Amino acid sequence: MKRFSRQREVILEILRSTKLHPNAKTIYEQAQAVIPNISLGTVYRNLSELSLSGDIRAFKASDGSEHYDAICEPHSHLCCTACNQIVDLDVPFIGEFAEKIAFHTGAEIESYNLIFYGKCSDCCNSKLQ
Amino acid sequence: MKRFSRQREVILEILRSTKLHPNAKTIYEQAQAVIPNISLGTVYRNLSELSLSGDIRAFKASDGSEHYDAICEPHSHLCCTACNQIVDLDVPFIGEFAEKIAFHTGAEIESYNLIFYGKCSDCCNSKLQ
DNA sequence: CTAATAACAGTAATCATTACTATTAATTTT
DNA sequence: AAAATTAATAGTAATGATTACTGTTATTAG
Repeated sequence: MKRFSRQREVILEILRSTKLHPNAKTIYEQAQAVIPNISLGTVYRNLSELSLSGDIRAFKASDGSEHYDAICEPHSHLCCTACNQIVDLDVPFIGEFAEKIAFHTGAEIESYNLIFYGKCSDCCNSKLQ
Repeated sequence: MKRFSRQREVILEILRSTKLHPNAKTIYEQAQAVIPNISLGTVYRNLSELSLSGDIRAFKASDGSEHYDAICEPHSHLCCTACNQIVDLDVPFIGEFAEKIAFHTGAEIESYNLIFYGKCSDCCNSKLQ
């Protein structure tokens, strides 16, 4: 049976209180502030279990590492090439787009991974000044 | 000045003669059949140079490794969850889609990485029999 | 309270990729 | 064509993310 550990609770709380889509190493460092001797392996294990249970989402970012997000509603990500942050992109027509592709190609699409690279709206605006 | 080495020629030829989107390790093994003592580092270096010069395209697949494609025209990929192959998806409206997103979000999109997961048309058809 | 066993900490191993170094070979210059 | 220059190479070591292993801890059922 699944047990509820303090470690898992802390990891989930860290993810729920940020919009910065951290990776395992960053989550590990933040968790150490609460549980000083927490193990990196514990962070990885809990992140995969939480992904598996659907409590969080994972996606591979441009730095090559897996990043995590507690917001599970479908949306896309933009890796900003100026500030290097990963920001959420609200893409209301992505479902419709996937359907169109499935119809066009004859494939049966189960999921997709869409990441954009470019300048986020904040960096676009600050460049103008 | 850039020099034309046999190693680079072989690597490029391997990529141009397949539709299977191999990764560095697979390309390395195939290159060894032609140049037995070719170095894995040489394969990696040439693959990044060819990507940089625009002769090939790279994308990160579900197995965590970078895969390569000599077809540079914009198209998407489907990782088939049945046969595990990476197949090309002809997606004629993808540029239009990216523009729509840029307009909607206020971001300045430079590039994107879109990978679908599901069953390719071949596997969909064979399932019906 | 005690037994059973998830989950843990700590560490070693793996895998993809990059970095380093002395050597080789493609191109330029003489 | 031979010598000089230096990109590119082979081979190996190092890195970084992630997974596997092992003995210990702590959560939960009885």
